[in-house]
Amino acid sequence: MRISSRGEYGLRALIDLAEQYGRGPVACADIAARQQIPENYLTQILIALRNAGLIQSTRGPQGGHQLSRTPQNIRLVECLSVLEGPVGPVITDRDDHASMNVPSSRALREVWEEVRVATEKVLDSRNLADLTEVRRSQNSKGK
Amino acid sequence: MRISSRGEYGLRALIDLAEQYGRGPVACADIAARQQIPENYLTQILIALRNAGLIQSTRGPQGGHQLSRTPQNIRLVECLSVLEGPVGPVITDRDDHASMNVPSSRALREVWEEVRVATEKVLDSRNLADLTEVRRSQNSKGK
DNA sequence: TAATTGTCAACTAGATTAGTAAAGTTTGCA
DNA sequence: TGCAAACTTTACTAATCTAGTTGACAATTA
Repeated sequence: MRISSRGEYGLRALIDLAEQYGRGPVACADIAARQQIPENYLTQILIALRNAGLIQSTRGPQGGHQLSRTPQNIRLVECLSVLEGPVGPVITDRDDHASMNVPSSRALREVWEEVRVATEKVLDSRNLADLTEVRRSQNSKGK
Repeated sequence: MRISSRGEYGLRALIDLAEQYGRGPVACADIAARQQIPENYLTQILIALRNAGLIQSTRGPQGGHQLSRTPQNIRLVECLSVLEGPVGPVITDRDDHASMNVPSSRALREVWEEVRVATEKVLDSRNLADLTEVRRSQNSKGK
């Protein structure tokens, strides 16, 4: 498995917005600077996040981006689905129909499905608030 | 996550060898025909499996490939590591040093690690024998 | 209207994927 | 010995994906 820079950058941006949550729109350039993301590239990632409804964007001076929901209500599994496509193993078989007749292929599908479920479980148990600096320093204090 | 055809083909080949286990070397062409894999492509995959020590190859007439260990002793996690590189999320960050200073990036690493552990657990609990037709039909009979 | 900010579409270099192809090596057998 | 079966190795390719960059445009506010 491999996390693309798009996934990593997108999540960092969302975490940034979670940390700024409630303070109005945050400019793309600000996020890019704080999170060390190429600004023009981040632009495109934010558009995807907006199209998926995870964030809302406002134009013009003092414009920017903000989370559509509270950080607690945005789970990582949803973010990653938007940024990298469906979570879990995806078989890229252009001859799907034919390989269904191969027994080993059917057996493998069950394994991929198990992996998918396990992965999804982890990503479904974490939300954006869990990853913010505030929340995390509270947790470490609690230890 | 995405399973490349190399991973899928390689595992199908290994399952095939598990089903033929104990009957001597199996020719690449035979595996390819049974498992619906492009023969020339499979050639390369088998070499990788041999270099990793999972199979043994013998040349000449009546030559072919066979598992180095019993199917029960070969876990999927090992096969997939050989075929697709390390299991679990891999961050492809060419600026690793810099991003370590970004708090969100550090937080994400912990999540990726959790996913890796969960994935590995599933793949470590399955071996090649579990995926053979014989074993599987026994299981379904058992229900 | 000018400045600020997001939106959209097009383009690119480089890497990866999924093969194909060709030449060479080893071995068993007649 | 010589042929054929089989694996080995290297090189090549087309198509796709990744990680951006660039530039024109739209909307908003002061």
